[in-house]
This record gives sequence, structure tokens and C-alpha cells, in this order.
Amino acid sequence: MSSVVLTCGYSYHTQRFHDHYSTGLPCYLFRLQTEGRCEADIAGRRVSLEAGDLLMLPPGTVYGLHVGEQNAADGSIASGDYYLLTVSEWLDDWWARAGKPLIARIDPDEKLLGLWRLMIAEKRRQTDDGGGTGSPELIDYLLRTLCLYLERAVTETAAPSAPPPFAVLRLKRFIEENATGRFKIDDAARHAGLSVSRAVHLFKEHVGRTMMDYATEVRLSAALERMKYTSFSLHQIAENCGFGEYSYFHKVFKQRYGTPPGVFRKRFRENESGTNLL
DNA sequence: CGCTTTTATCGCGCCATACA
DNA sequence: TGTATGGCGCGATAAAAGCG
Repeated sequence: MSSVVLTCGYSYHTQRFHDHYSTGLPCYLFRLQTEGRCEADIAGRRVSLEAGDLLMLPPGTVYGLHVGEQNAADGSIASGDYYLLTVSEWLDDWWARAGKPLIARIDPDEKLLGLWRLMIAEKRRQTDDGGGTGSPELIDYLLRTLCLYLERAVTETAAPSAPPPFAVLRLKRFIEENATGRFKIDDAARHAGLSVSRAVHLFKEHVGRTMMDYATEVRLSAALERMKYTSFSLHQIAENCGFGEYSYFHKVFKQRYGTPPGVFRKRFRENESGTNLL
């Protein structure tokens, strides 16, 4: 196992703070701004960081951090961030695999932050207990997971031209996770911190379809899998895929695919390849 | 101008019912 | 018992109006 997480944690500054690697970083640095704002010098360029801004810097990068040089409108200083310094052979490969941006704007969602906190907790076990209970193997896997998760967050957010607001990404994710359960527009909007009308409007504007339409697609794809590969009745499938009732599932299925669900299932079982049935 | 509230329309989801 | 389909009330949606 060749990953070494040198240090990681969450820091929050309310006073001026400076950090500098004028001869270049000795390791990889990941830093996600979650609150407030600050400024950074990256390879000689000054950038302003606010919530959602992610730094991914390889060893050797000349780097400096400045908190409090540009205060908020009311003169207060606040900056919160998750950070991680590490060296790893796997990371070298990962970094070389495809061009990684040094700085990117991502949605700092709870799952990502949870992953980061997990890493922090595991690292603390390792150092506090004198290397006792912390598992280097677990840290190694957590590091890989975190990197891949960050990579996905970056590509998902890097939309052409105008990236959708975080709130829209949250709505989308909420729908993907909850469409097969009891799902209400109101819940999704609340989860994203928006009013229902605002959520509906923003979603349509950036995704190009209504939230319910998107949820229906998620439900239908889940239902198709169950119809193909399980023996659940269509009633059961309708229920556990988020269609409240079979009649509604039937209506949507037939409208979308032109054939009732039972007929589709029969055809699929007769022709196991299952291709071009719809 | 960005956002919320209001309002009118539309479609989801529940019920009834038929059929095999 | 499992599947197919129609009717209908209320929630979801979009457009308009209101508001700081």
C-alpha cells in the first residue's frame, strides 16, 4: 500500500491567515472551500475562492493562501475549507490519466463532505492511537474514492457555457435518489433550499424538462430492470419503483413505449436477448 | 431584476371495473 | 390472482402578477 495521507482536516478562519509554499508543494493538495471566501496564489496567478471552489494541486505547484485580504461587505473575515495533503503512487497514475484542472467549481454536497470527514476521522485514529487502530488500507481506499468522487463532481459541474447552479444539481440528485420512493416536489425543493416555484423554474431552465418527467424516467428504467430480471408482479414493481399504483404505471408505460408492461415482459421472456422490444 | 405568490391548466395517482 | 383500462379529484406545472 503506497498511499500516505500526510494530513487532512477542516479549518475555519475568522482572522487573517497566510500560508505559503514558495518553492512548490511537497505533495498533492486537495482543498475545498465550503464557507466564506479567501484568495490563493496558484503558480503565480491570484484567484478568488468561494464556496464550492476546489483546488487540486500536484507536487511542485507554487502555492499560497490568503484569508482576510478581501473581507466581506461588512468587514468580517470568514473562510472554511476541507483540506488533504497526500502522496500516493495510485494518485500519480490517476493524475496522469487525464488532464485535471487545478481549480474547479463543484457542488459541495453532503456525500462528498461525508467522505472527506470519514477520511479525517480515520486519519485521526491512526495518529492519536500511535498508529494503533487506524487502517492504512482503509485510508488508501478512502483516498481513491474521494479522488474519483471529486473527479466526477468536476466533470458533472463542468457543463458547456453556463454551468447550472448547485441547487439544480441537488434537485437532480435528489430525484435520482428518491424517485423510486415516496417523492414529492416539495421535498426536493426543500432539500435544495428553494421554494417550489423557484425549483420548478430553475430545473426546467437548466435541465430542459420538468422534475416529474425526469423522475418518471428514473422510475421507468428501474421498472424495466425489475421486469426483465425479477419475478415480482407488475403491481409490486409499480409500487417499489415509485409509481404509487399499478394503473398509473401501466398508463405511463404504455404512453412511453406503446405497449402494456405485461406484453413487454412476455416478449422479453420469449426472446431472451431483449433487444429491440420497445 | 431576482424572487415569491397567485392563478389557471394539466397530468398524477387513487378508485372502480372488466377480463383472462 | 394478475393484468388492462377509464373516470375523476387534487397536486404539479407554467404563466402572470406582485414585491423588495
